[in-house]
Amino acid sequence: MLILKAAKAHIRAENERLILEAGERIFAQHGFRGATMQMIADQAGLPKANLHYYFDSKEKLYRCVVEKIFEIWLQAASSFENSDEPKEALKLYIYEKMQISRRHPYGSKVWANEVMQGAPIIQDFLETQLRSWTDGRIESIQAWIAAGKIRSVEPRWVMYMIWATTQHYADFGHQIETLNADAPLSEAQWQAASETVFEVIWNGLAPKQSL
Amino acid sequence: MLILKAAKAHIRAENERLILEAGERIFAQHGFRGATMQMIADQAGLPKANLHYYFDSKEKLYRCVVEKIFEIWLQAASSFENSDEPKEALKLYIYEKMQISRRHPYGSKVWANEVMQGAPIIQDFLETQLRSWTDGRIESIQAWIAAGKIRSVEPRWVMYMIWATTQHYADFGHQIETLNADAPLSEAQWQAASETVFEVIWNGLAPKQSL
DNA sequence: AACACGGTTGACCATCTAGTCAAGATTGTT
DNA sequence: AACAATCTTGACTAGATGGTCAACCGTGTT
Repeated sequence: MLILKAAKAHIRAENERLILEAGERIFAQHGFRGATMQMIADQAGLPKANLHYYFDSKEKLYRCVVEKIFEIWLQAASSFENSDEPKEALKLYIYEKMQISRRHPYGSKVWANEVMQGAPIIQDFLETQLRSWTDGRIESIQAWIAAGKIRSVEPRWVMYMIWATTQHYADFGHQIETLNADAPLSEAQWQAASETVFEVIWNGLAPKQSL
Repeated sequence: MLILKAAKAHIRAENERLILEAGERIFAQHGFRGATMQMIADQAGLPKANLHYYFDSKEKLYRCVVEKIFEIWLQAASSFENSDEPKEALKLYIYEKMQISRRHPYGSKVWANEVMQGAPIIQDFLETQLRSWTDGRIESIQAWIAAGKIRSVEPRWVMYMIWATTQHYADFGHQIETLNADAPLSEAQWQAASETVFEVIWNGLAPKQSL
């Protein structure tokens, strides 16, 4: 009976969550090819055959992981729109992206990996959603420039600066940790890093007289 | 005779160069596990067995590739010391790193990959050379702060900003290209991006009165 | 209790790949 | 020309890995 499907839906939901989480971790640490279904299975605490029951293939599982990550990325993007004032909008966005680097380091790495390899799986995302989102943000920045609220800069390079600086704390987290006497950044260090990133970028963009 | 070894040294040199170059490209595009010796062999235009003649194993070849990249990285680092004035030193360093991102995109990606996976192969480099180089640079920046030449900021976060923003143009080159209507950045765009990166960071760091 | 449906799993297979090897080709020297 | 050291390469092997499958388990419904 079809009622049964609903009755066991929570099992499916829970296992898919476990597998996606394990996948994110393993794909981040080993890349697509480096990750094996066995590793992901072990990480999830399930037998390998079970993974293939929920996700047809390694590639489909990978795609699901990447899509989930892109969702989070886009969500952060909305904080860009929460203010008309550039200082406030940039502050929200930068802090939000730093937060994501801290909370989802694996996701960020999977994304970086995918893009570095030429986005074989999610090229369509780049060409549709990312492109249109970026175009919108570029317009915002241009409006700020027109209104004299920030210096005249090519908006693209500013976007890339923000992405690069914030995501660096996830993607190169291991290097940062090594240079931090092998210790993870403390709460205070995360706070200070976020503030510095924002301050430098904001001071770099603010019109001269507004200082 | 041992003289023969020297006599044929140019063959060895040339083939090792071919293989290292091919390896850099393939490792960048596919990651360590994703790259196969066959791919690298094809890229180099040599039979696979020949690769094992010059490099014992895939891992040794990989290590050579990564070490070569680190050399280039360290070379750029020296431009940091070519001036006592922060504005000049930072400008040289940032332009140099942007140049590297443009000329050696594959190398940068291999490095990023390696670090993202926890630096399994070159952890010792991070702990020795990179750490000591960074400590030296941090002292320079602190001296600038003490002299009132730049704002008071934690030097680490500034270093990471520079690394992140410049390397982003190599590591995320595919994304940047996609957002550039699928076209590689033009000469003018590289110039503009370099200038913007430098200008924003410099204005972000410069003491208020110096504007 | 019997059933039906989704979920679980160990054993298995086809394929891919790093690495080996031994025979042969090149090359510089005498 | 004869040689020795180096370089070249097709064929092979052992092991790993994505994916399959058929038998089995658990649970809610009748």
